[in-house]
Amino acid sequence: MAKNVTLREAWSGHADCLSCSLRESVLFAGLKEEDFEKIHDPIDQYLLQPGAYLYHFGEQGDYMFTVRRGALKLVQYLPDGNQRIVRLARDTDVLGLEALLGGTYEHDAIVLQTTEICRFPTRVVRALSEENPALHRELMSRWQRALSEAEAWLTELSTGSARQRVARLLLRLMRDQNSRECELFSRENMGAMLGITTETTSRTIAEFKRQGLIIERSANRFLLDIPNLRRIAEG
Amino acid sequence: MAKNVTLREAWSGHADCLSCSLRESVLFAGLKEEDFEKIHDPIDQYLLQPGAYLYHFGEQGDYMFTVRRGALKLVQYLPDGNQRIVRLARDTDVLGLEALLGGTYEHDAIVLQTTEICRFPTRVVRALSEENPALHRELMSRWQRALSEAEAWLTELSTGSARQRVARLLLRLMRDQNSRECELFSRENMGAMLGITTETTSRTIAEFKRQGLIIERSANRFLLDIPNLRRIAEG
DNA sequence: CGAGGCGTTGAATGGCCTCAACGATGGTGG
DNA sequence: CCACCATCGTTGAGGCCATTCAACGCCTCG
Repeated sequence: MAKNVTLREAWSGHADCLSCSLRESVLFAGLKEEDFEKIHDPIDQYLLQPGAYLYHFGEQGDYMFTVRRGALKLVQYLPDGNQRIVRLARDTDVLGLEALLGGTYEHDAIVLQTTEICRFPTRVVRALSEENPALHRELMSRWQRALSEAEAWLTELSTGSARQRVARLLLRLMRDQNSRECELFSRENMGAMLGITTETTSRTIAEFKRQGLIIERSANRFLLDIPNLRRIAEG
Repeated sequence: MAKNVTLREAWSGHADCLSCSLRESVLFAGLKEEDFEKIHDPIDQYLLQPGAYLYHFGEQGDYMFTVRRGALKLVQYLPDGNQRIVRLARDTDVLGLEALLGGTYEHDAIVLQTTEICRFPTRVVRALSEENPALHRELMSRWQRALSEAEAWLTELSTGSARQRVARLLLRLMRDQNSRECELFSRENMGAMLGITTETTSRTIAEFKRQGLIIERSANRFLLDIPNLRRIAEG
């Protein structure tokens, strides 16, 4: 487990935004060629392994990030040391929006699955957004998406029995993917998303397996029985 | 209980933003006199009683709102009919940010305590924000505040024992007020904020009363023993 | 080969939910 | 004016479900 890889070690090159393969779905989607010329700072790409920290809670937010591939968790901690995962960031998601206000990051951002990421200076976005309505709208849209997500976690993933929560999480993870298969996270991480213990998560998943609601295709990759899971989710 | 008061019936006059007593802390704080002249639409004020709906989930978001006084809950519903309160809106909070993106409201907004509110057309904000950096920044700050709040509800109010959650809610309600006293919401509403039942909420509050952690000054107004509540909250 | 991480399972406890009843309060209508 | 009803907070009893603590097998990695 690459626990302590620094960003410097994970550097994989400068990005060329103009020919970015995700150009259409990324924060800078609305920018024109002439806008990109205003960006004099380099935009770097990184390749990160599970366990790596993208940034820490309380750090000065000098950079923002776009996830090109992979998955990260955004974690907050309780005074008793317990952790709660408040959001996931996956393909094309933006990380570090809060940095635009000039403050610090609000979470630990930790890699869950091998992740490719672009890093750009916060001040670039701040400057461009003041004169570029398209970027301005895109930013608000990103904030709204994050807010909707957080609220969905409150209503769907923090309410009801463990069975219901796990089923809802599975359906939610599936929705983002295109395939009918779905790679799960560790039981501990799933528990931290659902506000339940690792053991209860494990028991519930194991029970779903026995009941044929999910079928393990390969290590921790599952095929889901969506209709029946949905029935459980709606309890 | 004024359950079915329409906004029309609750109308209490046009607002004069330039001489608004909350001018400094409101969404329009950064606007200059010449900016206000661009607002040709009337801005209306309303006085709403507990139980009134400010707007419904799924309605077209033509208006945004500023709370001048009072409290509202933002509610989402589960398929099984259970409700979950995902946020509170209190003095100087803005409601309906999501309307800026041109869609519908994401919650039911329901009055909890007698509320004074200003209503302004969404398109006014949309137009002004594209050319006004101060308003632009203010909007980002409002988005971030809503997001932080939602995440705090995930970590503080949806995790741990019922005792801890209730204690954390009390401390959080207190923080916003200036006084050492605090008016509570109904047990049912508190339960819907914490993801626990009405009975458990009632039992917990009653126990806090017996232990002297909270003292009932008048009907449902309490004086809090903050240090000891904090000890419980941190478990 | 041993160590450690992870998923799983068991047993026992306890905390929360469910269902139920009751008093207090406030509003309504006869 | 008062009987009546609905709502709300409270409390009790019982049962279930999640937690806690523990053990074990499997796997990877050093």
